[in-house]
Amino acid sequence: MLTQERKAHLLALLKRNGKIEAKAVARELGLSDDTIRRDLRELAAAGKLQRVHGGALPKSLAEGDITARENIASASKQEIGKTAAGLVSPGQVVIIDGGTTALQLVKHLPPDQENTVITHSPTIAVALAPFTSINVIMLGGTLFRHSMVNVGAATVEAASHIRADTFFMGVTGVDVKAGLSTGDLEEAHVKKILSQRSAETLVLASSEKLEVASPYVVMPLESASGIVLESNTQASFQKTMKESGLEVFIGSRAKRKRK
Amino acid sequence: MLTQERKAHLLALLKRNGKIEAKAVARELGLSDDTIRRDLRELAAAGKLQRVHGGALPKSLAEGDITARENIASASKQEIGKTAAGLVSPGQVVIIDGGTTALQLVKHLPPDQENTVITHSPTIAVALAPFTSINVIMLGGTLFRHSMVNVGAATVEAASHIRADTFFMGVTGVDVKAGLSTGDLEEAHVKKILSQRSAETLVLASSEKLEVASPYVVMPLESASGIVLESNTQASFQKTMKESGLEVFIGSRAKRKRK
DNA sequence: ATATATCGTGCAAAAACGTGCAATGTCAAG
DNA sequence: CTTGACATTGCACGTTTTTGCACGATATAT
Repeated sequence: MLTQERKAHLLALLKRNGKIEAKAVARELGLSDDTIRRDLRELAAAGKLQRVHGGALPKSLAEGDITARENIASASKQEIGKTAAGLVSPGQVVIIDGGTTALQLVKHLPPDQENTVITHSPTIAVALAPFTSINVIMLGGTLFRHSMVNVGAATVEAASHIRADTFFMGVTGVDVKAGLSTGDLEEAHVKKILSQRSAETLVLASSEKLEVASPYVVMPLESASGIVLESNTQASFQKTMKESGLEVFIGSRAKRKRK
Repeated sequence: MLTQERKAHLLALLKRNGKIEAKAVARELGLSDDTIRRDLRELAAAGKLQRVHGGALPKSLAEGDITARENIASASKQEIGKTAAGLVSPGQVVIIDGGTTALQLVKHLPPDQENTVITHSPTIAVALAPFTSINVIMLGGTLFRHSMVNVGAATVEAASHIRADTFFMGVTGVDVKAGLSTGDLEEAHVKKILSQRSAETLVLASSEKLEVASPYVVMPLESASGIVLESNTQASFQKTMKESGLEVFIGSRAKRKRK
């Protein structure tokens, strides 16, 4: 077996199993542990994988998964949150969805601006606590842990009593054909209702949500008024959004031209 | 299994379940407790999690806030919370009030006990998130920041749809003549209603609340079923409570004799 | 106050590591 | 065909890491 061939085999194995155990591979290939360890050392030096005691792991995962991914994810979510926060005018009544992106929106709100915020997420409500000039109204219901939002009949009932200027909606899928979608049926219903209770609906969509469809459809794309995107979003996708009648907001200088 | 792989597994587990029980994981992976505890210690040193007796908890997140507050929380509130948590039987439907003492109750609930918890406090709801075997129902309303609870007509409306076994009520004043009282009128109303929706009402009262009257009366003392007190509460006060028909619970060995 | 669980530390065995070296194989210049 | 430079591989050796156990110390539960 050729050296290069063996290295390719190792990388393939790593991709498939998510890890490599040096000893096991050595036995499987009928080679000494030393040879495999040498290979792993070289692949690590070439930056193809991460060397660990006993074998190897993917370079970006494991450690990267926790630290890097979280930071990267939150970097883009922070940008979107900041942009969206800039779209909240003083005095407006806004509905804020649950989820990590919406949480970033809250953290970037101007500290002393007076607003009324309606939310069905206890996490968002807690995050709003320090903003003493904001009047917070919570919609009750059954807590859906995955997204930390209240759902169910009680939430729908409570929503029927309110009316807002803007709904900042988080979704897990934004696709021209499939529309706006999410991973839970109850959640999809609630999002739909909240959208109907608002004069306009703005979608918060980080890159990984774009051109993806989740199991449950909230509503067609055209039912939204606008969409907040990352600055590095492909121009073609932005164009598609505009063709669907959505206003596109990118970057903190995004200004509302409405009304 | 690789060491690093195992550490990644632990972090993933923590993220998913909100906690790690060292012994359980060790058994699950077929390793000694020592190994897991060593991993947890190292991850804690790296700032990836917070080490606690028996396992680990997330470091930052919303959970971190609660953890930090728990550490600050006075010993007396912890004691009362612990005692009260012991009064929650498996399968029961309980209402938990807002406030720091009630938060301690949540932190001391048995991790795997099945219950339904109703609350009008977003803080309590967030704290309940890691307890995956607990069904959480939130009552909406207007957020009253000082106590971090929802109040108002919407809360009352939502309360009319529920019924519970036990209501754990926090107050700021417990006095024989003045009854149970608190600092906000809306809050007093909501507490009264929640008490009416429960088969029994247990009052959580740290020492500084005793023989004190706050501006707004919730209900007379006799309307409560029992009261949870600190272990160093004066015997005379305990006697007074019993004479008012309240069951007195003190210390973690407090057992429910009811029914 | 007593009993049980969990903790941290020290220690020893086992596993994995890196390094140096010899054996083997390849290839091209002589 | 021979020879020497170079690469690859397995082995030996001493070092480092990991792991489980024993022990006394704490923390938690009854």
